[in-house]
Formats: sequence, C-alpha cells, structure tokens
Amino acid sequence: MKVSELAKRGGVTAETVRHYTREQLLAPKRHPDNGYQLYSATDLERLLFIQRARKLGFSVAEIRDILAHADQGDSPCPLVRDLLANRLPQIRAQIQELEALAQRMEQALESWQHMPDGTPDGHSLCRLIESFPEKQEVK
Amino acid sequence: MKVSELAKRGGVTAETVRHYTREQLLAPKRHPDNGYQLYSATDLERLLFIQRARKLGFSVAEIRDILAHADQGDSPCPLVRDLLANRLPQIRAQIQELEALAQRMEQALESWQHMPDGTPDGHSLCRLIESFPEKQEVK
DNA sequence: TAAAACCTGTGGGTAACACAAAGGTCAAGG
DNA sequence: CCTTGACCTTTGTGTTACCCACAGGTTTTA
Repeated sequence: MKVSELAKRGGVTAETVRHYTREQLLAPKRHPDNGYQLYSATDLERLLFIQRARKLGFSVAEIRDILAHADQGDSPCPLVRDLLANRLPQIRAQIQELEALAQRMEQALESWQHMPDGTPDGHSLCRLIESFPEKQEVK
Repeated sequence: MKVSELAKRGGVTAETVRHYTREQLLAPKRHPDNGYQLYSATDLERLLFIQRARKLGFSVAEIRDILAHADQGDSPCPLVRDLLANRLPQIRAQIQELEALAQRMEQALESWQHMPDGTPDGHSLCRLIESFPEKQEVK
C-alpha cells in the first residue's frame, strides 16, 4: 500500500508516516517504476505499535531503538521497562511545575481583579506583572 | 554594562540575554569603537520584568508585545490579563494530559511486573507494549 | 484526454534557548 | 611590549514531532 492508505489505516496523517519513515521506524520498499514507497501489512502493525508506544510516552527516537532491538531478535522489553521507569519521575516533575505555574497564574488573575490598568511610566512597565511576588512563601 | 554583567545581575546566562536581544526584548546600544552591546540600568529592569513574566507563563513573543505596548506609552495591562486568561485553561488541559499519561505509565509498569520478557516473533514486537489496552474505560 | 488526486524530495517553521566555531578586543602580569 | 586568558562578536546547528509549501512527476477517473 502507498503512504496515504497506510496513514488512513493507522489513523495518522501521511506526513506522519513519512516522518516515521525518514526516522527509520518504517522501512518501506520502493516501487521500481515510479519510486513510490510501498508499505506492507507488517508496516501497518509497526505503525500501530508506534501509536501505542507514543501514548505511553516513548519518544520517536526511543521507539526506533525498541524496534531496532526487536528487528535483531533481541527482546526490547528490559529496555522498555527502563525507559518508562526513568521517564515517569520526569513526567511527575513536569506536572508539578505546571501545577505551580497554574497556581501562580490563578493567583495573579485573582489579585489583578482589584487593580486598575496603569500607564507605563519611567519606572513601571506593567504594575500587574511587577506587583507579582518574586517568590512564594512556602506554606 | 556588557552582556555578561547584565546576565549576572539578572541571574541568567549571557546566551539568554543575547537571545532576548535578538528577539527585540532588549535594545542595547553599541560601543562605537568595538561594536560591543552596551546595556543600561533600564535594560536590567526590563530583564527582571521578563523573568517575572516568564514565570507567569508568558512566551517570549508575548513579552515582546507587552514591552512594545509599554514602549509606545500604551498600558499593556488589558493585553496581559487577556493573555493570561486565555493561557490558563490550556495549562490546565496540559496538566490533565500529563496526568493521564502518568497514569498510563504507572499502570503499564505495574502490570508489567507480572509479565515475562518476550522474544520478538513474527507477530509480536514487545508484548509489554502490545498488551497495553488501546483505550481506557471511562470510570 | 484532461483534470483531480496522489506521489516524490527539499526546505522552512515551530519555542527557548544551548553550544561550538572563528575571529576581534581588552586587561593584567612578566 | 607582548602574551595569555577572559570576554566580545556573528553565524550556524541542534533540540521534538511533526506541519506545510512548493515544484514537478504519476496515477486515477470522469
């Protein structure tokens, strides 16, 4: 099958398929006459596998490694466990950062309700932002 | 003052200062002889302002607009309120996505504890990933 | 047979910097 | 005075996972 058909079956755009192909996650054959990329049923399986792995938070580069292991007959499972176990705390940290950011934003919006808009002068650009405390108290 | 001194006072790297300068958030003068960028006390104030705004989630491009408004004597405050109010729900959504991801990751790691590593065969690349349910039940 | 639909490769854009390279400048010590 | 080290400049590349535009060849279809 050609790019668009694989894309449709996999539920992604043709661009995404081309991207994965460029990144060596898929290895289609070439039609000898017109140079079109020809994907097989195995490629569709790989594409679905990639989707699942992406949903689990694996990067494209990581998935390439996982697939390379599997292609060599090695079990990628230990690698998979490691990657996920390492990534999880990073995700947790990122969530914490975003939560802190959201709280700062909410607190700012709330306190700004009682503040007038100001015209910038020589010392103040926007009192809204400048009024915001530099550091939060640790409750 | 020169790049590194401003950077030190602002608590950022010289690269960051150069980046903000490239992006028009800072407008240093040039030393006529050697072409060095010369920053003023006002630039330091702007840099500190940028830091605060970044901590509130404003992008560099948004801060450029905010500063441009202020430089023209217009109050950027309404813009600032709008930007933040629009961004907040996006941040909340991003947090939700990450939480869902973290839960998928945790559930995967947990269920994988009871699964052996498999060797890839013609139909399975990594049963760990393939075993993971495509969609979660909505509880 | 001609247009519509699809394919190819190349190159640029996204966000916020980090980093390296090549070359000019400056202050201090021997 | 000269060297050395620290600092400055611009330019270009890399990061992530694609998206989009363009120019030109191919296939399908009406």
